[in-house]
Amino acid sequence: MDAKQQATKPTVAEQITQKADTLTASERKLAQALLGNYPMAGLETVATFAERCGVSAPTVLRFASKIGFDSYPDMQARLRGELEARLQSPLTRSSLPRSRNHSGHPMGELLHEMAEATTSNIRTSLANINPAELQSAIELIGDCKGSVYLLGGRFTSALAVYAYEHLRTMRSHVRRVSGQSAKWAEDLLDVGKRDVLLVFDVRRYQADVIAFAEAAVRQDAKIILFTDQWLSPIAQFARHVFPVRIETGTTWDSSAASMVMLETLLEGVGQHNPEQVRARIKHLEMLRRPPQS
Amino acid sequence: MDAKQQATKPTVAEQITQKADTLTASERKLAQALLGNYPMAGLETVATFAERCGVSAPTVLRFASKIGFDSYPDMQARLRGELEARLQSPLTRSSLPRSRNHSGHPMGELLHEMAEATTSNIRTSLANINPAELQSAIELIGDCKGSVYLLGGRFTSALAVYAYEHLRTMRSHVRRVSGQSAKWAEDLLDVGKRDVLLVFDVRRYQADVIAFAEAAVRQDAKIILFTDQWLSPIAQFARHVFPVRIETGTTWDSSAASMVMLETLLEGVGQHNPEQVRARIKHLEMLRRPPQS
DNA sequence: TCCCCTCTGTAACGAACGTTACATGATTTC
DNA sequence: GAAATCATGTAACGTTCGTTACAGAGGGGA
Repeated sequence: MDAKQQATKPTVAEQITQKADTLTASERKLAQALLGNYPMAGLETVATFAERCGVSAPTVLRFASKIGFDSYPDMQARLRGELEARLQSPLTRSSLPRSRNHSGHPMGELLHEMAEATTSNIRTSLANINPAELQSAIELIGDCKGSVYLLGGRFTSALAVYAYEHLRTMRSHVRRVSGQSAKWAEDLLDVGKRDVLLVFDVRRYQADVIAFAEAAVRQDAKIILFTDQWLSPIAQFARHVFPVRIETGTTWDSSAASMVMLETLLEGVGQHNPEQVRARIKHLEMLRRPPQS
Repeated sequence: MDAKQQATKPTVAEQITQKADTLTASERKLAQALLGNYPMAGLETVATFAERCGVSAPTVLRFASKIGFDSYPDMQARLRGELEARLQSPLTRSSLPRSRNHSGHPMGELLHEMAEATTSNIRTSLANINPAELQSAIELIGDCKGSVYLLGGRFTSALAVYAYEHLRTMRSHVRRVSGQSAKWAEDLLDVGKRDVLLVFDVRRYQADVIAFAEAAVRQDAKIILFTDQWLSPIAQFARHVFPVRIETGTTWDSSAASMVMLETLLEGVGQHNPEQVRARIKHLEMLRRPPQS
């Protein structure tokens, strides 16, 4: 029957043109309508799509089946996937005065592409963040009487480290969940309802990170989540979610937008009770000086 | 049948931001998710959308109703319409309508300022990087037969962590200099002329970091330095220097531009010998799979 | 600490959906 | 020109969807 190879996914359009000559008259009408208004036409209901093309519902079903799908929703899912991918690549837009030293040299192009992709990510991400949401998260951290826990995945743990160093200068009771995930249970022991967990989790969402977050919530901790636009499963039990764009069109995802979003949150926390932070920094510097000089 | 008037219809995104401050906590999660993955998230079923955000179906319905729609399919129709319009004008419009949710609200201004400051930093920084310099640094890491050492200061150690995790997937012999600086001497023991030190040091240049770098150079290691525009003292004995802008006009400096520059370097290293990297990643995944499944 | 109010999830309903079996109509073949 | 075959629509099925009523949970104010 069907060889489900996820490796090299042909687009729906390709599947249609491939089977084009085996299609009947009515099915060709459907094919033309779908390719003509691709892929939106295929995202409507069977009935709507059928009526628009002047055929019956079963014809649509047979069409979907013939071009290689198990069901109509199956085809829709694929179309949605393609659309999503297409929407997220408004990359390679030239607005920079393209500095001369970049012309010609392949590395110059890489620099340019990375700058464009990441700045685009940052702009889009922060423009879509709800200020009230940010405000709430800031207050949650700033007014938290318990501890603030930091946790990240493989690559995002760097962000947790970064957040840890900053938060430590602003308030006490900041803890980083680090090391082998098997040992995280020990950290979990102390987590309670007065605590906040700031967790970073982007795609290839890590099972151990999700498990920790879930356990923390069960112990009534509040979760602030930094994730990507597709939302980590942690979003389901997080109090505040900050989705940012991570794609750059290169091999790896970028944490730049997450970093900026984090820095914005940290700045907000600092501004929330400035005198406390200032006093703390002053105290810290006093403690540091004597032994050094 | 339907009168398609594109003229005065507010977008769904605008309707959300307009009612943003009347939304409840759960509804905000929905809003964040929808705006973060706009508009695909809203084209899913109520149940799917609800589950993804960790709320119940009725909450989704109330959300749709609150932002001004008669029904959920009603909202979907509008989203589809916007999407269709956007797809048919491929290059004319840039990504999203500038959300007005940032005006007025103090956090909105903060978000805007941070986005502007960091994107400006990134553009300026990367535009001033010499592609040839980048190329050389990439080759230095990519062709390095010895070890690559990673080191950062108080806040920049997060970047070292980030670089470590990435480089480890691309090559062997990657070491991070971490822990108490008093113990760094032990790492220094092994540093030799076949080794490369990738060091991060921005203002308030840390004495211990500088000392390590200096010692490494004395043992004939090559140094690649990420620093700010005023240059860490390490620049004096570094082979390659990448200065980036870090100012944002806020209390703390930003590492976003450094992060992007680092990601650019990492991407370059990956592209430098792609087959080796691919083989290594494949091997890594094979080693990881068995115990999990 | 208690109470009130808002927010939220559970459960049930009807409607619409995708799907299937079957009959009708069109087309081809001998 | 009759029979067989294919394409297509009709009608009914079970499922899933969007929707609503209601009860419980949670947070804020006195």
